[in-house]
Amino acid sequence: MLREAFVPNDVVHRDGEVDALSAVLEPVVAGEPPESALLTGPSGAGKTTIAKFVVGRLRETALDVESIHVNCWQSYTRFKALYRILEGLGRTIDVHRQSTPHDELLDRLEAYDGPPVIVTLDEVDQLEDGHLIYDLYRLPAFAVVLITNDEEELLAGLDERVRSRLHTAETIHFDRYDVDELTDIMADRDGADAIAESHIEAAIPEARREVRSRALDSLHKEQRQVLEILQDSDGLPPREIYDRYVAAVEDPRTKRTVRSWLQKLAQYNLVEADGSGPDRTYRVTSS
DNA sequence: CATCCACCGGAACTTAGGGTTC
DNA sequence: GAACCCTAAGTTCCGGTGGATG
Repeated sequence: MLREAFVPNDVVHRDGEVDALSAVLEPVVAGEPPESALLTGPSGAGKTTIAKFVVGRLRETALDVESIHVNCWQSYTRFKALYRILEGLGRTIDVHRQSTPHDELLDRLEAYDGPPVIVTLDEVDQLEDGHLIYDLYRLPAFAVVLITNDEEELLAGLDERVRSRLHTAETIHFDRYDVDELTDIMADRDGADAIAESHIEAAIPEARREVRSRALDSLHKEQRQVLEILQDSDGLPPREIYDRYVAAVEDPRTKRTVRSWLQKLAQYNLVEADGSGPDRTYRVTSS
């Protein structure tokens, strides 16, 4: 995944996607019912940049539009995401952290009577609870832009009502930039004549490390111990992992819990599982 | 082919904790 | 301060899966 900083301000080689998204959002400005868009494609393909670019451009031409960008990787519960939206609208003054019921937050959104709002849910597949999407769909003042790199997973996690609404949304697919395009972009951005391919490739490991350390920060002590157990060997079956974990700590959690941790580690790309059924093994992700 | 076993992961529940409301 | 609302993490229970074994 390329760092945010490597993504150009100017949007190169993405005319088709820009136009498609603009077409979906423009009716909102004219006071017509909002349509929604779903942006899909691998990370690093520029989905987030395009969304920000199009929304930003829209706000320049039509003054009376609000916009909110929610990173669902950070705001992964319904509550946190709702809170984030209200925050963006400046409506959180007396909403207190973590203790206000969902309904209260929703009431506030329903009561909103300002200019139309474009809500972008970035990395929406990270959302635990698809309800939020439904909530937003019901509210006429809000246009929704969903961004995901895993459409399958997103759809699987949603209930039928949301899914059918999603089918009517405009889907815009992004492909990964190829090296020529990236070289072009880098040249454009730095004003340099040519940027060697190796410069771009050199940026990738750094970006990976950053993502990795962000993931590590979110682990607690015992989860890190499980990771260490895996680091000390190459490939262990679950049974062995658990035994070593039990031996290593004072007051061990249950197997099921450790299984959840492994799942979490896998989700963060820190470990990988090989094989299936009884002879599955886990190991630390290489590189 | 039937059965067994370890593993997988969903669901419902418990517990602890932070906060509000009356 | 008691009753309440929420979240987060962990536990218990359990049906499903798939390779191994007889």
